[in-house]
Amino acid sequence: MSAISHRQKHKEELRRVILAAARDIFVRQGYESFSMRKLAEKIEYSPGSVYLHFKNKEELFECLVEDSFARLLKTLTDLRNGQEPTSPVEELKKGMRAYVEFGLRNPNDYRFAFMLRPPVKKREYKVHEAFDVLRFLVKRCVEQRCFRAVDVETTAQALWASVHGITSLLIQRPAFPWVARKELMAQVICTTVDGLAATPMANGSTRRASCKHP
Amino acid sequence: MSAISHRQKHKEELRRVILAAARDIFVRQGYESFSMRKLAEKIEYSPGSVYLHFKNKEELFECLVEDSFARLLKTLTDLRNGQEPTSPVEELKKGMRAYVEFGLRNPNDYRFAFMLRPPVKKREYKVHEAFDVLRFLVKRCVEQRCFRAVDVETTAQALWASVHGITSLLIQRPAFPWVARKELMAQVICTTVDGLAATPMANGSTRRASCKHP
DNA sequence: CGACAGAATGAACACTGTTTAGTATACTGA
DNA sequence: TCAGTATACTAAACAGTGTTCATTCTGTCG
Repeated sequence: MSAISHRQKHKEELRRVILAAARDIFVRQGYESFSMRKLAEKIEYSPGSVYLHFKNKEELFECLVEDSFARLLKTLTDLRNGQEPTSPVEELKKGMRAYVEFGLRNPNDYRFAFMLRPPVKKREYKVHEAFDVLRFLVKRCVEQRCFRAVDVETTAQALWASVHGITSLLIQRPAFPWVARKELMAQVICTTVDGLAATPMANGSTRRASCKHP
Repeated sequence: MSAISHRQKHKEELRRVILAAARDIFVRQGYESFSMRKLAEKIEYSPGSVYLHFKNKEELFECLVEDSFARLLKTLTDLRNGQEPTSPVEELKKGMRAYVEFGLRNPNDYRFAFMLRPPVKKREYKVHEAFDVLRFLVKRCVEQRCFRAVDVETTAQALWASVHGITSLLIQRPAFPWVARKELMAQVICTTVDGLAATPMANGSTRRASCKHP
């Protein structure tokens, strides 16, 4: 029995090697020039061997995407754990900023996970988990009366749309004459979030001041 | 000379036929299952013939994308021409709504033009023209003091991010448990736009009332 | 009509994802 | 230790892809 578990261990290890190699290829050379044969060559196996670990390219990709979401999720939860609590609104903004920065730091990951892959039926746990974080942050803002009584779900989805929009556009169209990223992020995040504030501020400057750290 | 012009006319016609067939294929069957050979078969020519009109698949796709943007642009300009003027803010919202609706009405178009195609160096006139419309709408809001003194370019880009975000997410992840599209669109558009208003309203209900037609 | 430019093709090349029959290897029980 | 078996692995094949090119076919002009 030790033998079979040893074998299984080797198999799991190889699976990890394949995933790592695949990620390396498509992060380094881009999604478009990835191929199962290149992958096989990289790990020094025959093309057919990959199919002993993954049903097909699609399934392999799904695993990679799931990993990407896990990374994003970790980024978000690490953020929430690793700092003293400030205001709910500030933490929401921080989360949104972390989201965009994650995408910009890992453009291939993000493009792959959010933009390229065609809709997949399989439920994607990690997507939901990542969204749960955002929902929680929004919910707290509403519960603590930092936001007016908006619908939590709708608002969370709308905020997701905003951060995804800026992230994907910046990644997809680097040639577009964007203004400075910092300003753009600030504008997107602060405008959307501040627009939800419970007590609209009297003048614009105060409002803008709340965005010192966009 | 009449002959050569007759030939040229035929050539142009054929080019249009190819583009139409290509669009039909990838709108009907989806981008993933498009192929030059299927295209050739559809127009009843040999695969090589397509290359007499387009350098390669890439160039053909660029033409299709350019067409898509032209359609979007037409949608936006038609909107602005075909109705009595209301307030600048309302027209901006209408433009944003039209943008999202265009994407949802033509998901394959939108996906193709905005999400799939990898960054291309060639300047994309139509993208810029479409964005010009949005910039104009924002500029007018600022100039007429409907908005506070935000930077026009930054704001226009931020608004683009929002509408693109909601459009692409709805298209890309139809399986996600979205709230009603109408509510979501309203939330995204109204929150972002109202957050830019020059005179923040005293209470939330008034604010929300301005979104009767999201 | 013949000459010629342009259009169109078929075959080929180098890829791709995937399957499978066959082989080598490692582990098992006796 | 050794035969038997289960597993890992590969080579080859299949069907499909984008693209090129020598060859043929065709419509136009002198």
